[in-house]
Amino acid sequence: MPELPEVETIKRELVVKITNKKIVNFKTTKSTLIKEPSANEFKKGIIGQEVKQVIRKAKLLIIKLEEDKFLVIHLRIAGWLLYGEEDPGARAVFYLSDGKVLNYMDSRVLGELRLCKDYKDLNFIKKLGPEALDISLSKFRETLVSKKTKIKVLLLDQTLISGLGNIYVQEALFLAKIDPRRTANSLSEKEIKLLHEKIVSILKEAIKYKGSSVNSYRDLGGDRGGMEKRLKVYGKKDESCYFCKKPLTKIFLGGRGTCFCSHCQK
DNA sequence: AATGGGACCTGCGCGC
DNA sequence: TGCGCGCAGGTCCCAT
Repeated sequence: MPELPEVETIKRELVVKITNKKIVNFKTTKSTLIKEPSANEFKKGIIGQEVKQVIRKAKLLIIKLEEDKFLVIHLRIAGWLLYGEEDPGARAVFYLSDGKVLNYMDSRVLGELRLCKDYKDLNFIKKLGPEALDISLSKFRETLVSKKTKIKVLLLDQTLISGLGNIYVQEALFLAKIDPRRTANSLSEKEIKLLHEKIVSILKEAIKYKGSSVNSYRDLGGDRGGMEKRLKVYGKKDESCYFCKKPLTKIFLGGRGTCFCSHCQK
């Protein structure tokens, strides 16, 4: 999905567009998107509520309503939000008090909508590890040091470090010149420090460029992100390496496609 | 503890 | 042109 930078982009735009607006109506064509409570209760629970705050936690969007109720949106792989007019392709539509609409778009319908009392009690959120954007070097080191898991797979584990997904993990490992197949505990102190730096810098860069629109992702206005043009390995099998110009390799790790340079990444 | 597979869904691009 | 297949930004669950 939308990884941390894409969700952060949406969050920043949502703050401007929907804060202090009221949800006046709601409909969905795919009620299975609503995970809790029931679809009916969900609708009843959000109608008439004013948006007090918009929060991002890892890859989740959290909309604080009145009475400390929270609308939690997990975009998963293909979800995105489109603000403005009602869109015929929307899986769900939030009608706002200013006459505008927030469309929930999701071609694969794998996303999740929830209404809950305190988002911090959600199981998935309780289990999240520190955010990739602000994990300290010492915590990062501690996370890697005793693990025999492949570094790429470890970085995707949201309970250890949250916010990274399959795009930015590959990019960070490439920039740090670390082979994604290495076990986490094989990294030297120097490599740990470099990887930590590259994770932070790639995420910041991606936020600056409003995320990567590799496939379905768009920002709130329906525009593509600018980051996909800056990606150096994701989806670039057989293209030439940014550093050494030799062709990039694709393998599968943890069931996910993984592109890297077998010459530069040691 | 770590790894692999399948499940959840739809849509796209590719090769034949 | 049409069709079948593999693959896709995430996460959970089960088996070994």
